[in-house]
Amino acid sequence: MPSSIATCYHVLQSCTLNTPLFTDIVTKINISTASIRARKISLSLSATYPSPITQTTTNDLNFEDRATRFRIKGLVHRITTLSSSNSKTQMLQILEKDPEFQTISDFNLLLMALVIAQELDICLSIFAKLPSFQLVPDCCTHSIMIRCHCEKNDMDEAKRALDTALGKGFRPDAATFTVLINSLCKRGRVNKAREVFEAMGRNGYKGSVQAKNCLLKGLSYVGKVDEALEMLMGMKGTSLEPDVYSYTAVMDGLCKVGRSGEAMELLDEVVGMGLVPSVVMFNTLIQGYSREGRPMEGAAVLELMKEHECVPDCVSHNTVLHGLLKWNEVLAALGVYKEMVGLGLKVDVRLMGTLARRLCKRSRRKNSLLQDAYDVFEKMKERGPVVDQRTFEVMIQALCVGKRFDQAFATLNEMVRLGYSPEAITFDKVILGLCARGRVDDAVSTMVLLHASGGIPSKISYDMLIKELNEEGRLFCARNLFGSALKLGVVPNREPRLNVMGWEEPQVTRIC
DNA sequence: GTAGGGTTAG
Repeated sequence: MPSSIATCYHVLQSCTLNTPLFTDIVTKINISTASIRARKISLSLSATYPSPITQTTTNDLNFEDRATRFRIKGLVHRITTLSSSNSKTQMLQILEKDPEFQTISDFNLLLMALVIAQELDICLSIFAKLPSFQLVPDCCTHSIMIRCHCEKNDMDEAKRALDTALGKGFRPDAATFTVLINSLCKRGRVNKAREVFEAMGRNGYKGSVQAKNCLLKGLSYVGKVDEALEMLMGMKGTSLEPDVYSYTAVMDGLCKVGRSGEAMELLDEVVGMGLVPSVVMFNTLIQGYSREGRPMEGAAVLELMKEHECVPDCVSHNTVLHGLLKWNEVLAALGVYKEMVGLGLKVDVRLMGTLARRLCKRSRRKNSLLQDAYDVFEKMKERGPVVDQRTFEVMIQALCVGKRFDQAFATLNEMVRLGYSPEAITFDKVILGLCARGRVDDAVSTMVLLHASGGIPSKISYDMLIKELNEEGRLFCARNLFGSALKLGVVPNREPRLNVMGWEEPQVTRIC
């Protein structure tokens, strides 16, 4: 009989590892792990698929163990595949055959993996089939199922599952209660969450700061910030002493209703208590000031962080940048952007787009900003096809205003090559600019480009080009252009010049 | 020696 590891290899090899489904599940597992467990564990399946999540792990599930990872991964994959064709009988056969899945512990691992992979219906059906394996759910199984119902947004069922577990004499630990309380709070059912918290006390649990923090956040979420503040103050001096999370939750609540000043006072209190404020706490304040229309004070928090030996992260900077742009503090935003680039921090591409457009607009008054705008724009392009149509157009038009027609012409071509259909006015500006510089051929090719991208050149562009061609004596070309305008339903004001004899030019020499 | 809990932006 092959060893379990060999079996797992066999199983995995029988699956197509690179199928989208497989990749999707692995990705889902990784993503939900990050969100569900506050980055404590990583289901990094890097043995076969490199994960972007690289945190160290403290999980007891021991996903570091290759065999366990493979076993669960293979099973989740196979079961998911079967589920889509409703082959539940086959699913049970798979589980029955697998010598690794015989005890309730084995199933708990599988059920938890399914919850993390968001395969909740499969989780429920396997749970329902446990008796057919002669297995009885234990305390851990019940906790996992409570979580499963929470993830499914079926809070009443989650509460029933908790009551069932308690009724059977199990004593789920505080973490299980916290999951339920948190889910209720996230859905705005704070009163129900409070009931569960109180039920903890009745059942002999001491409660937990984590659960209390969920209530603080829940109260803030439903607009009861003062109640949250009161609860926070009430925690002081009790066995559930507030921690940095508690304060952050309430500060966030205050910031969201325009009370950033009070949130800042809480920061002082935190420091006074000897707690170390976290980067999240500062980021909350930045967001508060930015919302309130006080973006410069938000930016000042970056300095405050440094005073507290807290290193601002990507969120800090992006939040400051967003606030400054929102309230049109363009120069300050540029400063923060440059600082971020210098620090190697990843700037949100949408913010880069906004910054580039704002700088373009400002460059009319202050020419030097055009280069800054172009630098931001170029940096955006390095990120891949992320530049939106509007940013392209604003950039091209600003380049025209700044008389940088080479770049305008090249960027317009690039835009069309990427499949965008720029507005006719963008072409007009480039065509007029090129004509003014005597670059008639480039102007003509810009018009051809516009036509090729499905647009109709404007009368003003035709007029300008026909005028230039007339002046250069390229009368055949002017006539062609005039003719193509008429075909498109545009009647230029300027007509192609006849030659000196009043005859039509013969088809010779230059072709447009 | 079964899993797993709370905070920030866009």
